[in-house]
Amino acid sequence: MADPLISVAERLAPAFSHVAGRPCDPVVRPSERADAQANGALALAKELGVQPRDVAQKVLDAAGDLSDILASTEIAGPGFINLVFTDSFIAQQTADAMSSAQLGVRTSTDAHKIVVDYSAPNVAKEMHVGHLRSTVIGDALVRALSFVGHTVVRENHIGDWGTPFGMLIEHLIDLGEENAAHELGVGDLDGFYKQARGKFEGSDEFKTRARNRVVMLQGGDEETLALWRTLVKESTRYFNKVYSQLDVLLTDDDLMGESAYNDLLLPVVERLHTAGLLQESDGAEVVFPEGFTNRDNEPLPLIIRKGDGGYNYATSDLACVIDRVERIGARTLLYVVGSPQAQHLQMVEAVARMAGWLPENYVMNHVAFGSVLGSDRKMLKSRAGDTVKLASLLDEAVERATLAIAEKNPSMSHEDRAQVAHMIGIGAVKYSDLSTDRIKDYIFDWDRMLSFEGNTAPYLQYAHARICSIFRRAEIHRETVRSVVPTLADLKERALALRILRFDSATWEMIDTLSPHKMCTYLFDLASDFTSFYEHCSVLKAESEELKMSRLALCDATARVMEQGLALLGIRAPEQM
RNA sequence: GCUCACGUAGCUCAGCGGAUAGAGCACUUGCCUCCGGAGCAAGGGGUCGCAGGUUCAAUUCCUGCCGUGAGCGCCA
Repeated sequence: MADPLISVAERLAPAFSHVAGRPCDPVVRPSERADAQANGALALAKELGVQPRDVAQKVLDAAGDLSDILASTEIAGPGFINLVFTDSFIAQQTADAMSSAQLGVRTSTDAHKIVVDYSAPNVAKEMHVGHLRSTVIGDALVRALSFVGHTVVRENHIGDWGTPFGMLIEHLIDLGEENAAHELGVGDLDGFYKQARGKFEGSDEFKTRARNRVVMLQGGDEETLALWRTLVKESTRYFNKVYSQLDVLLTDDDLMGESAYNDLLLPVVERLHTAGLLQESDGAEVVFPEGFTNRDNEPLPLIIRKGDGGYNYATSDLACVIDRVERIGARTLLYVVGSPQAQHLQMVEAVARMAGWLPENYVMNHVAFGSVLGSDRKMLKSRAGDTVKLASLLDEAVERATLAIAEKNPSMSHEDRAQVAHMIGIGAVKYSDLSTDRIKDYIFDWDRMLSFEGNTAPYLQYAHARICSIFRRAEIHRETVRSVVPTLADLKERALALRILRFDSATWEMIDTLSPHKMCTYLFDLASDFTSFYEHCSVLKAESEELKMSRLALCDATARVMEQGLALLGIRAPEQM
């Protein structure tokens, strides 16, 4: 138990419930006028038909002695109860939190298996900024959910099947397998795809070959499958390079491409048919979930099998649901997918529930996100007007970070600089993506994200590096101060300790709302409180050895929380920069 | 046309039904006998898109309107 607000809420809850005559939430919130405030009395007063301040007083009377954790309780304004913790309570809680590997973060009381579907690039197509958000947000959620004890299954639903593969395989044959592998291997996926597309549109002969090839692919022709595997292998090798550069958790083990569900598509149709949900409409087999209409206000179908007998993505998404629930045993399914797909996913969920594949207490959640915009507030494009290649964007981030470090810290060795530049550059890109509410579009701005001022990754990383530097200079191992219970004589020390204890709630807010930006806001506040503390409280030049160790303990705690918080976002914290 | 999301300071964004709406950047002013100034302290700047409603209390919840973006049957 770390967050003191939760501790005090638990202590006040019985008193509130006693006064209310029913279970009653004290509604404890952070306060500008105290460490916290309990707002529960106002709502309760209305219910009981009494003055709010009287209710507050009754609650305090019923609460009994709280002096072990609270230095003062004051009824203020219309009926708020302002709460101030004792210094000793905060100090002891801080020491307790720091004695655990979880840094005081509560583990889940409902740990279960969660599938997170994210990234999902297409084979033989370039990864672009659109994949950035899914990959970065998904990865952060995976890390946070794992941290609190869930079993998280990463699923990278790559686009490795469908009609485009006819033309892609024929193009592969034209080029010769080795040449094609080389071209894909060096990462020119866009070129490859565009050439294939060009031939498909420009040549009837090629188009015919491509269509025949799709039939052979779907028919399981071994030679065709071998060529297809080459395409997939070279593409995923390229994806892995990008993932490695981006520093995300995804590996080949997480690949669950569309092709993996081929054998499950027919069962989807059969089970929907058996359930009596399948209908024929304009030659296609469809399900009409309730509440969805098209532009003519007619029922909107989810197409299970097309008029030509083929399947499309709705079918494979349903197969995914079945697979994730029945084979993997997941109870929560998260889809980190752009917001334009909201309706599609709602329909998939609706059909899955109608069919009974997704029990009521199972969660299927669309973790939607907005677009990446340029400074013109339109979808981010390269100078030439093309979509921006993710790989080149990441390279540019590292280049820019390298220049920045070379300027700010010229004495750093070249090897160190390369490593640190990677952490800073990639961290900056990830943080700028994660630090605003994911549902909104966000504006991509190199100068802002790489700035060492403001709410940016470099600023947070700097705060961390600075603390590491203090310990180097002090020639004291971080571990040696970890059993120290800090003294909190100065307001800045106290504020910092209280902030450290709120890491618990920050982590849980991020998880409960699936919103990494909550963690970003917290870490920025932590960094601000730290720099303020550091400015006002001498650490190495403290008046006494005891005070120095106490302040070093606060430094260590700050650095640990900062490093762990950034780690939950998938961002590294260098020891110097 | 219908549906969904967004609209908060000049700019980029926080804001969990609660007290005088907050940061950062930019701007103004202090602090370089300073443990990394990549900083700290302070100041100016807002009819929270508009109008209703619910509530003791609305930037927050509901409805309508306006603006912006997106989606709306055989692409994924």
